[in-house]
Amino acid sequence: MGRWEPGARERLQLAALELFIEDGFEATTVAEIARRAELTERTFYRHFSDKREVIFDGQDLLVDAFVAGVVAAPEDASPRDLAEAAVAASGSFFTDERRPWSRRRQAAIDSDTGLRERESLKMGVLARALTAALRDRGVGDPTAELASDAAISVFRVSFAQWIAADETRSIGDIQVALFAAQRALA
Amino acid sequence: MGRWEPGARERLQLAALELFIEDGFEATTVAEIARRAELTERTFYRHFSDKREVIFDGQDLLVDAFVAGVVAAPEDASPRDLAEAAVAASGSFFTDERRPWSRRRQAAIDSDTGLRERESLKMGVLARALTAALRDRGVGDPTAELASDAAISVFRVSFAQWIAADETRSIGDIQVALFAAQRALA
DNA sequence: GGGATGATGTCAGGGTGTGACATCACGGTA
DNA sequence: TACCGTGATGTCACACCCTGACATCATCCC
Repeated sequence: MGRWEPGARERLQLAALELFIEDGFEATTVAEIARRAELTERTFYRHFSDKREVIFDGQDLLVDAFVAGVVAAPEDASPRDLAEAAVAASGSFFTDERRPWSRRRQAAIDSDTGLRERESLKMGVLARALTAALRDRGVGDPTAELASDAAISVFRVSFAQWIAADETRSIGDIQVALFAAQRALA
Repeated sequence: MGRWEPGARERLQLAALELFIEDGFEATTVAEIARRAELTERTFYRHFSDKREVIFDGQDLLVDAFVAGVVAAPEDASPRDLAEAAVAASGSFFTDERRPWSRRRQAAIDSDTGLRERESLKMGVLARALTAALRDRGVGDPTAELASDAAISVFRVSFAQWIAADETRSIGDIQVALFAAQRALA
């Protein structure tokens, strides 16, 4: 693997996750990640804006899936229907094959405050993107904000449950149950 | 004001907020904050764990208020009642006298991604503290998580509305309206 | 007066992230 | 075959963030 070997970005991501799990996020330096990927520290920062970001790639795809779910929802969908459609549309990301990888990645995130902080920000970005999509479908304020927060809540809890050690259900099944529990709250 | 002048912590907070508004968060160095407060950079880090934290002080008080609201709720309160009680209990923090200060502070936060990121983390910490309080009151999972997320959602939106330019209602009044809108969602 | 205590100052240093410039591989073109 | 962009990567310098170690200073108490 030399200077122009393809897949530099993926090599950096893999090296970073491995090192974060082996040594911890803080104990890992960007120079070490780059060395394992046979690149330099400067190149790392050309692919990722900072050390945390290397583990949060593909967030845009998730946002797009949420928004697409809203766009594809039927004409007469209520705000809650739209929010549920957004979450449901993201289900295809979380296949059984990805579950082990998601568990490893989440373990790394959970072990460091800085990574949890970035994760919180990403959830917030996702929530506000969903709010914007609901507004585009004519949902007014504050309903758009409350409905999108409710959707993100279900998404967050469903993901946590999906990667739990003894969980075998699909994320879609988990989400259905959670939406029902959420409606029962009111 | 010399070396042992009292109020070092408060001087640092005030200097930081002023500089963040004047020059922006990124363009402000910790050394500048310390110099304006007539202290050194090292002392800054003895009071605040990092540069972002200086603007997020008193979070513990908010968490305590939320938890106290849950503890003080009547015996037969539903999960939703408990969540609403938690939010309502925090209302005393947001008096009319504090509103201008809250507006300035929020303007600084909104102008920087790093500060918004920390704010997201703080909301998450608040949410999980509330979840723990609900569990202590016998609320099971996933209801405890969903109910606390719903409460945080109302809290977040109510605060944003409370500091809006043309808003004159108390935050408690805003929260009552939002909880009603939230119940109507289901 | 003197010691204990706690806050602050001083100094050194590793890690983060960025700008500026050089270098290298590859594809197109004459 | 030789040349020339174009883009990715490497090299270097540097400001800033944050921390450990040790020194200094003000205050309280005996």
